Amino acid sequence: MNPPDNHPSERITEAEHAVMEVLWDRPRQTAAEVCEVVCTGRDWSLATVKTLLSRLVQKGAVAAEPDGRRFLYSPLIEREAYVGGESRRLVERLFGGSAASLVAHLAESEALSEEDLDEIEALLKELRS
Amino acid sequence: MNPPDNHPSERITEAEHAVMEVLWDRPRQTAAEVCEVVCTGRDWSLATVKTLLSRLVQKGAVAAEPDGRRFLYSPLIEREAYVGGESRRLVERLFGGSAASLVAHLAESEALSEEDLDEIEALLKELRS
DNA sequence: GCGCAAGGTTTACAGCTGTAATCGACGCGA
DNA sequence: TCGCGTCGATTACAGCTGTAAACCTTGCGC
Repeated sequence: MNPPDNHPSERITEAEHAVMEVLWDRPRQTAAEVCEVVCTGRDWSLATVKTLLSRLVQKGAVAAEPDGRRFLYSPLIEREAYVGGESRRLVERLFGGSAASLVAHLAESEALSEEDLDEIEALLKELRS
Repeated sequence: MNPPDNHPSERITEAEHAVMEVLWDRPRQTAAEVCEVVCTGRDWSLATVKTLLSRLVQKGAVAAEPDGRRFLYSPLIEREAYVGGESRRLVERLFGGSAASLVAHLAESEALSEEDLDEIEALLKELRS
């Protein structure tokens, strides 16, 4: 009935997001594989990763495809959508919805390097085809 | 000893941020005044605003200047700093630290209107003095 | 066949957040 | 002077988050 649970439904938390990144990078990984990537540097245990994966499955952000007695996990929502959503939230909250204000702020606060500026300029030119 | 508790120390939450906006807009307001602004639309009670103000004072983000038997609240951290911090966090988390990537994303996802693009272009020109 | 390793599921639990209600002091008007 | 409204401070409490440990099942190696 519902188109594949389209609504990004529940918010993905920061910890969960770390897991998502691993799955976006390569889908169909086991919990252990995800842990290998995400647990190094960050000081997490496999148990933690399992919890996060479960929660993500629950909230419909990740699919668990049975593979023998374990699961292969894959993202169900696209990174684009997540990133877009988060960005929009920020722009909404801090810049009254004006993305240009964000850019202006980044520029003025020197968060943008010369190269960034070059890059953006090139981008603009391109967008204006 | 410490320069006026410079470190943005503790994170400001979303609810607290709403209060900060009111104080940034006009400092030296009473709890009731803040509530008047922030409680309309959002369905908060004065009690809630008081709690948020207390927490902000605790975490050094807001000053409470005694005025008779009440306080006038003023922001201690600048909006610039907060906005900058939040923006940086986002860019870090979602765009590997590249602000240009953010802009690229906004552009491609059509979050930027023609006028936005114009605005940004003008900005760039200006920055390049 | 049996025990261990590996998987997932359930339970745990402290700290943070949102959202208040309650409490105790105090000044003001009747 | 007495009570009431107003203030900040204290306490509350449920839901969310981060971070696991404990538990239960099952396939695999010996």
